[in-house]
Amino acid sequence: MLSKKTKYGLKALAYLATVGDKEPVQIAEIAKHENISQKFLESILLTLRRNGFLGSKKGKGGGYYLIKDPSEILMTSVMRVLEGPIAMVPCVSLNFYEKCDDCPDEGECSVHKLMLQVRDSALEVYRNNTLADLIS
Amino acid sequence: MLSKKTKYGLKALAYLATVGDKEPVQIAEIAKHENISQKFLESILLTLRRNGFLGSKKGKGGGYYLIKDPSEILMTSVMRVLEGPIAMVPCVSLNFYEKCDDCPDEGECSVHKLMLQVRDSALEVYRNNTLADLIS
DNA sequence: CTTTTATCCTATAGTTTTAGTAGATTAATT
DNA sequence: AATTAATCTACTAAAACTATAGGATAAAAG
Repeated sequence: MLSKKTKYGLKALAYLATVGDKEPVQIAEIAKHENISQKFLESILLTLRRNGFLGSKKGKGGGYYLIKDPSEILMTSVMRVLEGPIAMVPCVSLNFYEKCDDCPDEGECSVHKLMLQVRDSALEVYRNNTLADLIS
Repeated sequence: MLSKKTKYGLKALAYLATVGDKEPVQIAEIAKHENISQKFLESILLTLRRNGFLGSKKGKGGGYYLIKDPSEILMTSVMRVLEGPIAMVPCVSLNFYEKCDDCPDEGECSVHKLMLQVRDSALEVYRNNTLADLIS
């Protein structure tokens, strides 16, 4: 299941992309427009900022804004930051690889074989979608 | 993330498929061979039996066995029983559809648009893989 | 320089899901 | 009757998820 965090984060990014201008948008406005708990959204936007997707400005007239053009924001990177690994098991993860404790030989593992395909198909989707694609 | 339940269930099915004959295999043997907690595996095999994948026999010489040929066991059905919906959000689920509380219009939702593609790509993988494919 | 506005940041609490454990029961075989 | 192995219910510990609380910080307006 997609976490609420990721869902809300994506919606917030999409909202910022539709607003268009690089003018800061307040958390409260995003939260209200997308029906998200403001405090929860706050922490999500913070991680998006810390990971280079958003800029922010404090005080009156402040808020969050996209740093890059929506067409340059790939879903692979957004998903990795918000949701974590794209792979469903660590042993097929490109960026978060870990060996399974219980599995003596990955080459022989049926789960490995299946999840490799799932990872590749998901990757293809995320690589083919930028933020711009989602709002058009 | 793939749950341990699904992972172990898949491994157990794969093991039963490699053993081949329709002779019952004991939980203890599967658990040992696949490095799985026996009691946990017990409950997993039970749900696989209740959902028509396995047959069982009690007493000496008893155990679990595949009811169908591995080539007739689709990953779509296995995944739905063990892991639940294939879709990452209920609003794009074929078998477990639910409307989002917060989303006024699915057609306009960026998350919906993205997750539809992810679901379709995952479905294609699961539909193209039977248990037989995983052990070859 | 004070007030207001809005982000920043840490800690924590409540709920749900996951991953197992315990122990008694039932059915089949010897 | 004894043994073997699945069946079933209930329970628990740990982790993850979904927030919430409350103060600190920074920018702008007056």
